[in-house]
Amino acid sequence: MVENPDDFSIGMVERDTGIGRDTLRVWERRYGFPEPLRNDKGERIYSEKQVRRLQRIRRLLDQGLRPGKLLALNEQDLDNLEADLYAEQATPLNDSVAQLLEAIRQADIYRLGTLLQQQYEQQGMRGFILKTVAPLVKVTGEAWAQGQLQIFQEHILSEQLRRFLKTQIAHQVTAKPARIILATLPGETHTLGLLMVEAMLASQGVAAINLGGEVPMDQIKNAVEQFEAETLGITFSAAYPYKHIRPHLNELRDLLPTDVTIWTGGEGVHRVRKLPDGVMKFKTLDTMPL
Amino acid sequence: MVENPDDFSIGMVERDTGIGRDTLRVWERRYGFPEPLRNDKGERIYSEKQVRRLQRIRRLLDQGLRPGKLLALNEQDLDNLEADLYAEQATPLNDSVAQLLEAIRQADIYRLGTLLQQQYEQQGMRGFILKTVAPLVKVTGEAWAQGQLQIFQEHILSEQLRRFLKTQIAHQVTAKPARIILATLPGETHTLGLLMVEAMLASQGVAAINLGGEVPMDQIKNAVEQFEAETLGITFSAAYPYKHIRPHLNELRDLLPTDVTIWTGGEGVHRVRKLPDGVMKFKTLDTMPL
DNA sequence: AAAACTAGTTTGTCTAGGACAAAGTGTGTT
DNA sequence: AACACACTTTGTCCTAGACAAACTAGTTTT
Repeated sequence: MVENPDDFSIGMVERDTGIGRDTLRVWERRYGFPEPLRNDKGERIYSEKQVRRLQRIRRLLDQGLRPGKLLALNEQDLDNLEADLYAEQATPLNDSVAQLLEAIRQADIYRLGTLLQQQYEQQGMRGFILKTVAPLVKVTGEAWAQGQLQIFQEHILSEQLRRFLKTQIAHQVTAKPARIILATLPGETHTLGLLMVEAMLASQGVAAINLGGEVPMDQIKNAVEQFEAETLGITFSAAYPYKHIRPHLNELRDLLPTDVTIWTGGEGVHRVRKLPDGVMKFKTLDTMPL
Repeated sequence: MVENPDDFSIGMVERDTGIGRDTLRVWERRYGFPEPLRNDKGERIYSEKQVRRLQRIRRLLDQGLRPGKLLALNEQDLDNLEADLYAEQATPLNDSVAQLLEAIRQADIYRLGTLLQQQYEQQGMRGFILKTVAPLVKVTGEAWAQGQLQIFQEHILSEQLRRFLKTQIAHQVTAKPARIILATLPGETHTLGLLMVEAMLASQGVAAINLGGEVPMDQIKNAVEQFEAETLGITFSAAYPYKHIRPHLNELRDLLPTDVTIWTGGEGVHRVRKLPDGVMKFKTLDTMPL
């Protein structure tokens, strides 16, 4: 079926990199990269190497760098740039997080589970989330961005954390009915942040309604109405297109009644300067109003 | 920011319907629908009504119907067609499933949890999955396709089931190390199927590695290698683009060594006639080889 | 020194109509 | 039923130009 697994059509590149077709074509015109081969039909054929470089570029773009600068660079320059960038923002890791990271690297699921259990028993839910889960998620995100971790390894961590936290949440007894709704917007698949918030709340006896990832805005609106929610929590990971955050929050704020409080959190919102009126940002989980 | 919430650009329509820009333009040229207004820049402005109709069309396309036929129909014809189609394939529901569905309709999370717990205690894991979870997922999928259920209500069911099953899986003791990997392909976000398989296996004392949703093929390959997996399980929901299933399975089969067995399941694969050599299909969960 | 305004630049998304192969349909033959 | 054939339908890709929203840099005001 597929003649050469190294060959990518423009549509496949769009899927794999998240960069639109039109953008790929206009980059080629303006910056001379990527300049793919053509098949006999005249269609662009991207190599695996080009796709990998585009994925790197995409990650750097999401960090706030600009295309005009980035696309002029050669492979060597990119290496240096990445090295500088990651050295600068590297998170210092304590022993237990380092051990967990190592377990993920080796894809040792059993050890991963054991370590999580240990930390949880030592630290309790609040400490566990703040001192273990949040740093771990951050560190693995950085490791992935540097290509040190494969996507499937991140998937494995997600699944393990999900299983673990869901189980603990289910054991908590919540007194009041839920008036807090949690969700991410379409395009944001990273739902561990939601889970951390849910777990934090649960440990304080507060129930939340976790709608999960990629919930369209009109559906969020419907849910807020149906549950008569007081608060809506939205998270943005570092991978979420930085420029879209503010307009999306604007749209959401316009859609909902003013007496519904909107909370936002996650690595993504850190970089956003000014949020719409009536949208709260909390920088870290431990400053969360409870 | 957004001048009129009823207005959609072609890019937004692509996002909301999953129908590509080029396809939307070529449909307009060929079939005369959708024929959006234009702004002063000459750009297409779709109405909310058009978007809703496109979403319906998309659902019918995923059922195997063809564009040339579908796009010639007016709203009335579409209604009739949908009515016929859904009457034909309606799943009969027993009492407990009907009760659960009602709880979802009312978004009564507490009742939902209680009912699930009851069924689980009565039926055990295997019976619970086969007689309660699977029919419930199918029925809610149908109700959603007919517009009787909102997306956020489906999200709530997912989250509840996820919490419930994860908790139960965690309690099962698995003897052997995992040699089965579960995942869905990019574009398939419906991961309840994976969870059901994982739970079924766990109840038999077999551990599985659940990579979760939307795992790129190269990552699946890496995971199979790292874990020395014997078996790979991939699920396709009814919402997965029908025509892409076979080519994607072909690609996957080519990518993996022949001694790795590929299992597929889910509503989506039912409709596929012939699968590639070396790819197993199991129609229902209870015929799963254990 | 921080905030606000202005002019200039960068950047992604959208337009048109044509082209073509892969997938689907239907008919006749083994 | 299964296969081979011709015919039709359908999604994806092409080019080159246009423009507004977002960003940058320089200047002025608070």
